[in-house]
Amino acid sequence: MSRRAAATARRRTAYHHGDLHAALVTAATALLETDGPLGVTLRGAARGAGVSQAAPYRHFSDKSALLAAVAEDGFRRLRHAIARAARTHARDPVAALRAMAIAVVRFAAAHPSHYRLMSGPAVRGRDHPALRDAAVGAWALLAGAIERGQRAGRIRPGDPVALSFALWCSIHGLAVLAVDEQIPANVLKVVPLEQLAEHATRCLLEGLAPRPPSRAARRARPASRATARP
Amino acid sequence: MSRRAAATARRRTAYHHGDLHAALVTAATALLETDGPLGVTLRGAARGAGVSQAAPYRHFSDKSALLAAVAEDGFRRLRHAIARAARTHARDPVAALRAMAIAVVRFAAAHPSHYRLMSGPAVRGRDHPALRDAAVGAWALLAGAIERGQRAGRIRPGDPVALSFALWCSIHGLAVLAVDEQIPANVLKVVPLEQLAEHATRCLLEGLAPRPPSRAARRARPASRATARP
DNA sequence: CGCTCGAAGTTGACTGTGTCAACATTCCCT
DNA sequence: AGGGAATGTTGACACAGTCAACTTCGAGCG
Repeated sequence: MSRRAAATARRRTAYHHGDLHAALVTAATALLETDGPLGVTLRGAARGAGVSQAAPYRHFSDKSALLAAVAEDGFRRLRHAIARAARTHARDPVAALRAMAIAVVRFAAAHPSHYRLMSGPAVRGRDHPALRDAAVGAWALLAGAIERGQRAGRIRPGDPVALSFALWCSIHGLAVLAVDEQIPANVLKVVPLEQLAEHATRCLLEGLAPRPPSRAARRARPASRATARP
Repeated sequence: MSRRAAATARRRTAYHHGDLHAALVTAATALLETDGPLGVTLRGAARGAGVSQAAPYRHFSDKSALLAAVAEDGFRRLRHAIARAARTHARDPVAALRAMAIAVVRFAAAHPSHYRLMSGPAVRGRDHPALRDAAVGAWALLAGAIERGQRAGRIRPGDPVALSFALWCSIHGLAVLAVDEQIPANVLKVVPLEQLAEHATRCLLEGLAPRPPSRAARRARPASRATARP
């Protein structure tokens, strides 16, 4: 399907489109950005690609397959944004993590519908393995940065996956709240979004910083399980 | 016929339902739990209430108005769950916060579709002020617990709203990831969900614990803005 | 006590959507 | 050159949200 599409992309007639697959993803993405998630429609994407209603079924088994492709594309872009942020602070792992968090939130704010689609019910990872791969590929960058921070002695020891997971929750939670317009006015009015990302990340990173257990920390967690074991 | 809402209805005949409003919310909730968010349909709810397709329009202006009512009900239940968790640790604010986080995640895991609806694109707070009130009412309990923790000297000083917001991001992020089945297998296989909630909360609470600034913290944030100002 | 009026419910219709089957056209390989 | 196989098209079906017009009920007024 797509192997041929790439090969014959240049060759198009009035009848055969040439690369409908990509054109549909583009059209659906445009619909998503302009009309929101509910505005994305198979027929609409077909119209946008100048093709008729049933044509998409030659390239996507389902509406959700199209949405999955759109979401996958979004994860690709998100990963690039995260990677770029990480590169700008190659020397300081903690600063890199902060920059990555801001990059995610910025991406979500810039493409709210897209981010919602990426993390929504429309596409389930189980049904679309490529989507899930794209998602974990994007978030795996966090674990890498955590690991670098540990080697530099800036982040406490422990399973990097578990530690990065806590950070992932924070960042994703903030992004989702922003995208769903659920951040209360008394918070957002005072502080811009990116600063919130910085704040949330800082709270967490200070929790992840290496240090002897304080009285409060020891009381919060009985000694035997005080290390970050999960 | 048999499922008459006994509470509000003083008068009920074969023609007039008695309390269609509540019956529709109940039916829609049932659809939501069994068939997922996409399975909720105005006609289906009407069928479930034993009433015909256009009847709901006498009680809800819109499909989204029905969904908002369902979501609002969910937030009411979520608030109760959080409050109950808080009460079981009235003495220890930090333990209370941990219990609240677990309660949220447990709620999300028990009613995934409902939680998704509550925090999704289907209902926008702007269009349904009652919904937004229910949401902030649920999450405001966090800020209260933070404040108690501060008075007890267990949590660093700072604007309770800002501090609880960081916690909110973490908890909501975890809940959303769980609901969307996006927690990678290598994380979930090793650690059950509730323990993840504990882990994420602990990471954050240790960041929020009061303590003299460590070297790492000072390096992460230049001195002038080291307080939790947002 | 009967009448009327508005609220609550019903029927029927319109548009738009996802999806499929049957048909048409074009590409590419032999 | 010719025959699949891939790609698009047309027409149709079921179902969704929504509205207009009609019907039925119950309560309040005389």
